Amino acid sequence: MQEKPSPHRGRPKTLDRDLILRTAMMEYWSKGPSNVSINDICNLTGSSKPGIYREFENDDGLKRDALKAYQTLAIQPLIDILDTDQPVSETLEAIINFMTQDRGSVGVPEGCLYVIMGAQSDQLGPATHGELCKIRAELLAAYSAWIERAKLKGQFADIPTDVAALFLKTQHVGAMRMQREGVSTQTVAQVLRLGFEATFLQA
Amino acid sequence: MQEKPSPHRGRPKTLDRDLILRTAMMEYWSKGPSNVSINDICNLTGSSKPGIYREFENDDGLKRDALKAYQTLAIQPLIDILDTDQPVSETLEAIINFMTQDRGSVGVPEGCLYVIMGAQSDQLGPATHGELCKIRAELLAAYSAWIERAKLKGQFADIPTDVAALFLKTQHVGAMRMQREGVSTQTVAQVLRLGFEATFLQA
DNA sequence: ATTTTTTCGTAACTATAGGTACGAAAATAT
DNA sequence: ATATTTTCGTACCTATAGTTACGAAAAAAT
Repeated sequence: MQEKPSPHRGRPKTLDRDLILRTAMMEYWSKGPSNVSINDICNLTGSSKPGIYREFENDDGLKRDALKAYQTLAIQPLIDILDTDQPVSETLEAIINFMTQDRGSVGVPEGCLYVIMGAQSDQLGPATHGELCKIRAELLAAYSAWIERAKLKGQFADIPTDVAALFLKTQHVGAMRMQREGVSTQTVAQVLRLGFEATFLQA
Repeated sequence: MQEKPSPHRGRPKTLDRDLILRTAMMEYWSKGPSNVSINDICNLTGSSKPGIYREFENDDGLKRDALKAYQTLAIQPLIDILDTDQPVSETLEAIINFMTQDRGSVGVPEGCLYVIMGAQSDQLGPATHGELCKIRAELLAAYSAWIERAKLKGQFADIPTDVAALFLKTQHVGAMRMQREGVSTQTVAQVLRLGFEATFLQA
């Protein structure tokens, strides 16, 4: 296993894959995937169109990889919170904090690219769609595992795990949607708390 | 006030406004607004493109009027349920039944056109966007009024009305989203019940 | 120096979207 | 019969999306 397989010969690569990916992710996130063209990405990154096609194959491939980058940036941290073994109430607080943190100060757009793409999946190619399914499964699995553990602690209501997982995901998606529509952070947090506490049994 | 202002002279109108509107609504509803072009509507209804533009001004106008038709068909009945004065538990059951009724037998698509358009509002024109805002306000007002009445009966948890209204709308939107993603009617109903009962105080 | 390899980017191509110019058609009014 | 009014629909226009052909450029290998 070489780090660089054999890229010695030939014209050196100038295309900045990472810049393109970050730019694409931020643009899709803030403007919606259908409002961002390959041309836009070219202009914003100074790369050429064939360059992008060589690197990502096509529009669908770029969107899929941008979504992968988003999963690493914003979905995995949420899963990590769910995987952390701590009191139920603390997990809920951590999730609410994570979802309602001030976006402006962190320099990221409102809402959630995964939620946005999920709501517009009828306009996405098969690769992006596949990645979307993968993330959905991961998220539901993380919720389910957390619910099962909370049940063992006797801190979760007597609800079928799959139903509860879908319920929690509904709250999550709803919060991201409201945030994008301009509902105040405070209010979003209140709505989230209302939903999460509905499944929570005080010790 | 004449019924027909003065349409006596001139070539008689053959354009079937109602057919176009129904067709457009069903197409937008089942395929998503961005996957239906004016050309599609022409082919499906046998009308000409200029005819549609004369009647609806532009794409945005057609979408707005299709959304209006949808509001009459599927949103107003929900508002009517909320406006009906009956025990809280019965209203909740009526809403769940309404949202999870079998679509196939009624001959309408899964999901909700209002929810779909709301999730893709970044691709809609100002007219459709305006109509969306109107419907959102109507729905929130209906939820709020219902919540206030339930509070007076002592059957609603001590939650700020605006927060509760947003919470209920989150459950509504979530149910429509899940339905569209293929989650079973039974499961959707369970998730909905879970959300609605979280705000409900047994007498 | 020349060949080989790899990447580069200009300049196209194709398809489809929204939108319209304009003359023909079909009715009433004179 | 002619003029007037209204609607009709073919055939076009423009913009932009995704996508690619192809020759030039820049490096290593000979």
